[in-house]
Amino acid sequence: MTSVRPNAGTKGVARADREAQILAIASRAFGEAGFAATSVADIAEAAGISKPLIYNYFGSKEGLYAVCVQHAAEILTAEIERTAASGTVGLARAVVTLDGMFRALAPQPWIWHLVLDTTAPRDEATQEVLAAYERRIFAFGVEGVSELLRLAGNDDPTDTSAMRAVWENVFRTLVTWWLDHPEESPEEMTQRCIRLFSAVFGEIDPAALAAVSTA
Amino acid sequence: MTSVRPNAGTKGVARADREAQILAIASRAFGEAGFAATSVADIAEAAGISKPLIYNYFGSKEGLYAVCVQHAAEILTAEIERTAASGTVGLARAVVTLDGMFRALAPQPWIWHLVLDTTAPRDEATQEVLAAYERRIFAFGVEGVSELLRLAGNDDPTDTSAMRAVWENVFRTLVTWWLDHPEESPEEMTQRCIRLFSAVFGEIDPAALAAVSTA
DNA sequence: TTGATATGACTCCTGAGTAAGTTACCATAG
DNA sequence: CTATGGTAACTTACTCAGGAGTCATATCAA
Repeated sequence: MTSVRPNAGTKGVARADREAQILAIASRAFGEAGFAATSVADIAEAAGISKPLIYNYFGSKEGLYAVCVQHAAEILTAEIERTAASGTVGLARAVVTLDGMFRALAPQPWIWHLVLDTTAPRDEATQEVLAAYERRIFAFGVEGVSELLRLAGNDDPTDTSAMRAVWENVFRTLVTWWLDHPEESPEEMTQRCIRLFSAVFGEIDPAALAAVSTA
Repeated sequence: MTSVRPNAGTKGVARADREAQILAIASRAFGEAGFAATSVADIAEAAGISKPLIYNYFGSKEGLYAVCVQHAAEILTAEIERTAASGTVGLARAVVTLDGMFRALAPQPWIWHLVLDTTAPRDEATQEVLAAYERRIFAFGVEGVSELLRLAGNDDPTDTSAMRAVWENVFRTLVTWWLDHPEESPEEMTQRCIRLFSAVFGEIDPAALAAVSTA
């Protein structure tokens, strides 16, 4: 007799491969449109599979999202660790870190918004992963901000907290601005950041910028 | 016979009053939970009325939201115009503007997120209202940023664009940080901003800060 | 009686999640 | 070399909940 369900059955794709494929497609969809605006059916269609397979492998929409966020945080954290190993300090470290982010994000810019999106549901584990990522990426910021205020004779801890929030958002803004200008290469954007920081804080020691990529 | 629909009929509330009430309640709900997470039924219940009345008066959920956003933008823009009239310039103008925002937001902090939320649908008219608000609130930022870069010998227009994005987010971050610390009065927060700006840009002329509220 | 204010009880759609079954592959028994 | 059965990969066709929006009707004041 003829096939009643012609598309059923294995397509010869191993679970690990399929999971990786779904993860990549879902990350892009979630990152570009946001959690709420992305349906599981959309992702399934983009991957060329059916919805239940996603539920089989990831349990729920939220579970899939959590894996995407954790994966993105791992990529970005690994990049941070790499740049931190260069031992740069002070303002130059901010530049080196930004440079690393630009280069890590270039092939998959959408993961940036995954880590940033605040409207998405967050289970406890995801929350902790993200908190660790933020601690790591802004570790140097904490010291830099404290020192800046101390130099100005200010050691109020609440002032430091507010200033740190400002600094973190400057960092985020520079990355987001860059993502909004896709014609700009990571190298160009890094040079731009150097010019902007210099305009506010004065010249940066060129020797300290040795770890930065050049065009 | 007994009443089939005991709650129907007028409650003696004129349309204009009811609209104002719905607007206030919806603004708070949308601002605190976001557009997507707020249902029309929620708003109706909070207002003590039924859903169809909201549809009668505002046409749709999106229509209601648009009115909320426009109302919020009007309040904030009016505050900007008021502070702008003081004629302050430079960094002191930033402080004066922030001070005005803190005071305008104190009685209804939630409207801040209404203006900020990017996940909500925006018809053309709303878009234009918001754009006008942003132009107005950041007008002084454009000049300040250009001047800062020019002083550093930089007149690249793209650098100026990026720097303006950074500045606008510094402004937003300071307001948002304050909203996250509700125990802090507007006056205290303004003084904090003065300290933070001073630490980065040097002392601000006290005479220029005459328009600022004091504790 | 008319029109403004108001509501209960719907319809309809979207999107998460599931039940139950289908196909392909592979190991092992005969 | 073929049967048999177990398991992994995969799908169709649902259920179900929640929320936007509507219809017909009810009350009240002038």
